[in-house]
Order: sequence, then C-alpha cells, then structure tokens
Amino acid sequence: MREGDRPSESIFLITGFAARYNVLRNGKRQITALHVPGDFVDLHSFLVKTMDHAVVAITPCTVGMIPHETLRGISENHPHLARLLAVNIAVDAAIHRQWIVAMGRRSALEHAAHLLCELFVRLRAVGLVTDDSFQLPLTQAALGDSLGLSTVHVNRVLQDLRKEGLITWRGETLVIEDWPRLQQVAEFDPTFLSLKTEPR
Amino acid sequence: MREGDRPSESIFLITGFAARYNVLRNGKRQITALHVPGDFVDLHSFLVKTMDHAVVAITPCTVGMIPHETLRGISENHPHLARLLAVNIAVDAAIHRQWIVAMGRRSALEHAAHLLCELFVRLRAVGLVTDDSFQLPLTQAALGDSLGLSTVHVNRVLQDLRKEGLITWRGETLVIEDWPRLQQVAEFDPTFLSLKTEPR
DNA sequence: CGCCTTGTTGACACCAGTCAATTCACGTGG
DNA sequence: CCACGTGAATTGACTGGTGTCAACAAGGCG
Repeated sequence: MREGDRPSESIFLITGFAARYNVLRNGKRQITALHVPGDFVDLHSFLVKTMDHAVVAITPCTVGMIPHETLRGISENHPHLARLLAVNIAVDAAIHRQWIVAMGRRSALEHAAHLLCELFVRLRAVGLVTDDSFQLPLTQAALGDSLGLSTVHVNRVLQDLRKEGLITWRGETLVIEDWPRLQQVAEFDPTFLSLKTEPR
Repeated sequence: MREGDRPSESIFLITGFAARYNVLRNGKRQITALHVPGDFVDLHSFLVKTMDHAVVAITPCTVGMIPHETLRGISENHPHLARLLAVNIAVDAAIHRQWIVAMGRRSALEHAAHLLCELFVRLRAVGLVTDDSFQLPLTQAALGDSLGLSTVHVNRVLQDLRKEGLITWRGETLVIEDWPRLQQVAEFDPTFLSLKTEPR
C-alpha cells in the first residue's frame, strides 16, 4: 500500500510482520510502526480516508481484508465492537508516543533496547514467545529505519547489547538473555501497551 | 494530570495551549503532543484507563471536562458521534507518526520547520491565524522538549530560520514570513492532519 | 531596584553518520 | 559437491551535527 492510496478495506495481520513507513525526498526512510500477528495494520484508513504513509510486508504475510463497509456496519450496530476498534487505534497511538520519547530522549542503546522490550511483550501477548526467545525477521537496515539510526550504528549498538549479555540474535531468532536488566537499560514500562485485561 | 492517573473524565481544550509529556529517570522530558484550542487532550483515557504520560497546561487554559460516563453513553447511542471521537484519536496518531518521521530522519532545522508548519495549519483551522501570524506561547526549552533537541540547539536553529527569512518570532507572536519556502524546507504535506472536510 | 526566567553566545566534547572495504551466510547453478 | 553471486553483517577511519557547560544579556514583575 502506498502513500496517497484510499483503500476501501482494512488489513488484519494474521501471520508475518509488516511495517508502516514514510520516505523523504532525500531517500531516507522512517518506519513509524511495526506490526505483528494479531495487529490491525491500517484500521485508521477506515476513519481517515487517504493514507499518509505506505505499508509493506516485511515477511510473507497472511492477512484478513475487512471492507470498510463492514466496519461501518459494525460500528453502527455494535457499540461494544466499535469501542474495541477505537481502543486498537488508541493503543497504536500510545506506541507511537513511546517511540517519540525514545527517539527524542534516549540514547541509541536505550532506544534499541526499548524497541526489543516492546516487541518481546507484544509477541508474548500473542503467544509467539517461547523461552524468552522469538522470531525477529528484521534486517539491521530495517531496524535502523525503525529507530531512526544508520545501519552501521544499529550494528554497533546490537554488539553492545550482546556484549552486555542482554540479548543474542542469530539468524532470525532473538533471545532475551536477561529480561530484567534489558528492561532496566531501556527503562521499559509496559503500561502503554494496555495488555492488562480490564473491562472495556 | 500525572502518569499513572486513571481519570474519570476527558478534557476538551477551549482556549490555551497544553502538552502531553513523559519524563525519564535522568530528568529529561519529551513532549509527545502539543494541543491547541479545539483539541481533545486525553480522549484516549476513556478507552485506555491508565495514563501513560502526564498532561500540563502551557498557558492558562479554559477546558471542558466530559465524564467518561457521558462519552460511553454517546458512543453507545450515537454511532455517528462515536465515529467522530475515533477520528479524533486517529488524527492524533497520524500527528504522532509525523513527529516520528521528523525525529528520525529530518535535520534539526527541518524538524523545527515541520513543527511550525504543523502548528500554523492546525491553528489556522481553528481561526487563530491572522496575516500568517499566530500566538506561540512556548519557551525555547519547551520547543526543545517537543523536538527532542537541547535548548541551546533550538536557539541556534531558530536563528537559522530567521536568518533565512522564513519566520519572525518576537515575544509570543510568530510570523510565517515565507510560507511556501518554509513548507519546502520542512517538506511539509498537510495530508496527515486530514483537515479536508469529507463525509465521515 | 533586583530577582528570576528566558534567550543568546562561545568553546569544547561526543554520539552517531558517512564512506568504503571486507567478511559472512546462503541459495543457486554448473 | 563446490564455485559463485548476492544481500546482510561487520569493521575502521573520519566527519559532523547536536549536546553540554558556563557565562552573560534581556526583560518582566513584585
């Protein structure tokens, strides 16, 4: 999906990883959101017609397509479901805010650690974590585009995280070697993900 | 309002400026959103119970407080209004994403220019711009906390913008001296604000 | 008048970017 | 089974943008 598109259906990610991003004149790319199985990728396109960013599948994905018409029907006739859709958008926004905080005020190392914490918790919530490890099918370049760092620096930062015994990352599987300390380095507080189930 | 609060009403900003922010252990502050008259400041607190950030009034503000109960009633009985509330959250998220892009991939100068463009357009939409100028009651420190820059560097960047003849900023009134060129420097595209009125 | 916040300036340090080369991991084809 | 090609990861040298520190100027307000 490209910037400027006006899709007539929203995408629900069932398996695989996807990202939303913008590209600037100078060719630099910034990923604004990473999506994992269970995420609505562009639910907002139902409310805000024209896409202000592109979407790309990072791995082969299986997705569900939900026509906006259907969403409209749901939101008009099932307030409880409509509410859940809105919660989804609100959590998206909360994640965006944490990214802003990380980009603005954390060091590259802390920022990277924070993103890994976030992915760990989100993937755990959908059952994709086993023994503190999960599949992370991102290149270092893509990670850089998410963190706002150059590929080279991502590499240096990852080496530091490894040297500190916080993570291992071979092939596509990332292992959190020391979850408490990684959280501490990242100053990570999962509240913003609102995964604590409470009545909605 | 503080991080961790669980408010029972949402705030609608009628006059004045407000900001949402997080503070890190080391004392650094990052503003994640700036709000102008006409904005819902924490509409999401109706959906996501515990605040993951603080809110502060930047100037004296007059606000409307809307109990979550009322919002619940609205969202259950008036799907059209519920939709508008959701759009509000979605636009917030879109703004967050543009901040991410600016923080990650724009130079300090471009980033500052982009924020000024955003505020200009948002304030114009609510009738607070006259003759390409508007009240900007932010200190350079607050601007730095929004941009993720140090106060000193904000100062340097503002001087560059002035030297280039793009803006004037005396006291609290900011004048856009060359709107086309400011937009070009910032690579600003207002699409993300979805101010084009279209059926919702 | 004098405090206190805000804005401004200069010197210097350092984190992260850039450029360019090299190594590594794989999948493909001979 | 191995040579090769390709994208990804890694490394080193160097650059440069932004942060930090510290001092000073400029106002606003009691």
